[in-house]
Amino acid sequence: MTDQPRILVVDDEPQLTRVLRTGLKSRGYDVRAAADGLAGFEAFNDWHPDLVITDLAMPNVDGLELCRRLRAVSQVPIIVLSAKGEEKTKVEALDLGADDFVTKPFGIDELLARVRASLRRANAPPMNEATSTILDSGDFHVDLETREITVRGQPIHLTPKEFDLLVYFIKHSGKVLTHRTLLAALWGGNYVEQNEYLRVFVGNLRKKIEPDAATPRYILTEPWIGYRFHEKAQEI
Amino acid sequence: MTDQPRILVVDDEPQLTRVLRTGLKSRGYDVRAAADGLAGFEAFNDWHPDLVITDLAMPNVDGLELCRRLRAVSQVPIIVLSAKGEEKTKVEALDLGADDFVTKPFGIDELLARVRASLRRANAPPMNEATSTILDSGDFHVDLETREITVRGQPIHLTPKEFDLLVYFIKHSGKVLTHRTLLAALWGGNYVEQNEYLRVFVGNLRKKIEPDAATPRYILTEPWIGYRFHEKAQEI
DNA sequence: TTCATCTTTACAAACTTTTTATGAACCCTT
DNA sequence: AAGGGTTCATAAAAAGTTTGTAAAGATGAA
Repeated sequence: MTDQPRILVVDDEPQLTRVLRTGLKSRGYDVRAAADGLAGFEAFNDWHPDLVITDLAMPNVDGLELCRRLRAVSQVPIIVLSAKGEEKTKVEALDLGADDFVTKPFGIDELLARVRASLRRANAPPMNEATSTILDSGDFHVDLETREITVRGQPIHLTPKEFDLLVYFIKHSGKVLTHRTLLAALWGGNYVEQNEYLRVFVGNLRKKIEPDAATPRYILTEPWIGYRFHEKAQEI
Repeated sequence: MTDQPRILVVDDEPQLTRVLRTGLKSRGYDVRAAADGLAGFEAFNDWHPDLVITDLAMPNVDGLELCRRLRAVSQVPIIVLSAKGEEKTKVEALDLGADDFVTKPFGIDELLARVRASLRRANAPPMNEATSTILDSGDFHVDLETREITVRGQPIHLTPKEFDLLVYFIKHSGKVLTHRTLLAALWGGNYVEQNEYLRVFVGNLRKKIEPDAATPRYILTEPWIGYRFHEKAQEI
C-alpha cells in the first residue's frame, strides 16, 4: 500500500459496480473492477490490491469460491456483499476467511466505514508478527518461537493443539469467543460444529493452567455462546 | 433538518390542528398541516418533513394506511395520536412502524417532549450501528464484541436471551415496542403469540438492571401494548 | 511396537429456556 | 362503585441443552 490504497471490486451488476467505483474513488481509493470471480482472481494476481470487495452471487466463479482461492494465496482483506437472506452462505464465506460482510441494500457510507476498518486491521497488527515472538500478558509468558509457556512463573507442557488454543485465547483476551470462531480458528471451517473437540481441549487446558480446574479463573465459559479468556485470574 | 425542524401534522379536527400548530410553532418548529391521510402523504412527498404527527381516525386514507405508505418510502419518525380505547389499532400502527403514540386527550407539553425525543433519536444513533461494536447510552454500556455490560458502572451478567433482549431495547430506546415486535425480533415469527416468554424475561432482566424491580425505571410497561425502554432511569 | 496426541463416546452436572400456577393490576361494562 | 374478564408480575417446577470429565479408540511418528 504505497500510495492510494487499491481496492478490487468484483461484481456482475454494472450499476452497483459504478456506484462503488464512484464512491470509493471520491474517497481517494484506487479502484479496479471485475465482472466475475474468475476475472476477479486474475485481476488480483496481476494488480495485488490492498482489499477485495466481492459479491456472492456471480457467474463463472462465485464469491465463495473466490474467497477460497484468494485465501489460498493471500491474507488480503475481503468484504463480501450479499443479498438479504443468504445467511448460510454468509457464514460459509466468513468461515472461509472473509473479513466482513455487508447485506444489500446498504448505504455507501456504511461500506466506506467497513473498508476503513478492514484496511486499518490489515495494517496495524501484522508488524507485530514479524518483530515479536513473545507474548507476555498477565500470568502468562509465551515464546512463540520455542513454544515454551509459563503460568505464574511455572513452566508447563502443552500439546500442539493445546498450545495453539491457549495462544489464540491470549491474543483475544477478554473477548467472548464463540464456539464457531474457536473451531474455525483451530480446526478449520469444516469443524465449526464439533463442539466436543472444544469441550475436551478446554478441559485439558484447564487442568494444566488453572490452580483448580473445577473453578476456572482464566478460561471462563459463557454458556450457549463460547468461552472468554482472562490473562489474570478472575475473582468469583 | 437544516434550519428549523419541519413537522407535518395530519388530522381532520381543525381545532386540534390549530392547537398543535400554535404549540409547535411557538417552540420554533416549522409546521404544516393536512386534513387527511391522502393530503398528508402528498404533503410529505413534496415537503419532506423531519417528523410526522398523525391521527388514526381520518377520512380518505386513515392513520394506519398513512403509516404503511410512509414506511414504504421513508424512515421518518411518526407519532400517532389516538383516542382512548383504540388499543388494537394503536398496536397495529406501532407494528407498522410508528415510533410513538399519544392518547387523547393529552397535554401539549407531553407531546412536545415526545417530539423532541423522536427527533433526537432520528438524528443520533443510526451512524453507530454499522461501525462500532459499542453501545453507550444513558446508564448502559454494552460491548457487543466482548459481551460485557455495565449498568450505572456496575458490571452485570446476562444470559444470551437476556443479553439480546437488552440490546434490542437499547437500540430502540424510547420507542414503544409491541409484544409482537419483541417476540418476532428475539424468538422469531413463529412465537409472536408467546407473551409469557416476554413476561418472564422482562421480569428477569428487571431484577438484574433495575435498582428496584418492583418499580421499574428503565423497562416501562405499556399495558395492552408492549414495553418501552429508557436508557436513563425515569422519574415516576 | 510404543508413545504421545487427537478423536470419539458416554453420562452426570450445570445452566438456560419453557411451562405452569397464582395473585395483583388494569380496563371495560353495568 | 362493583364485578367480570384480561393482562401483568413473580416464583418455581419442568424440560431441554449444553458443559465438564473420564476413558476408550484411532492415528501417526519414532
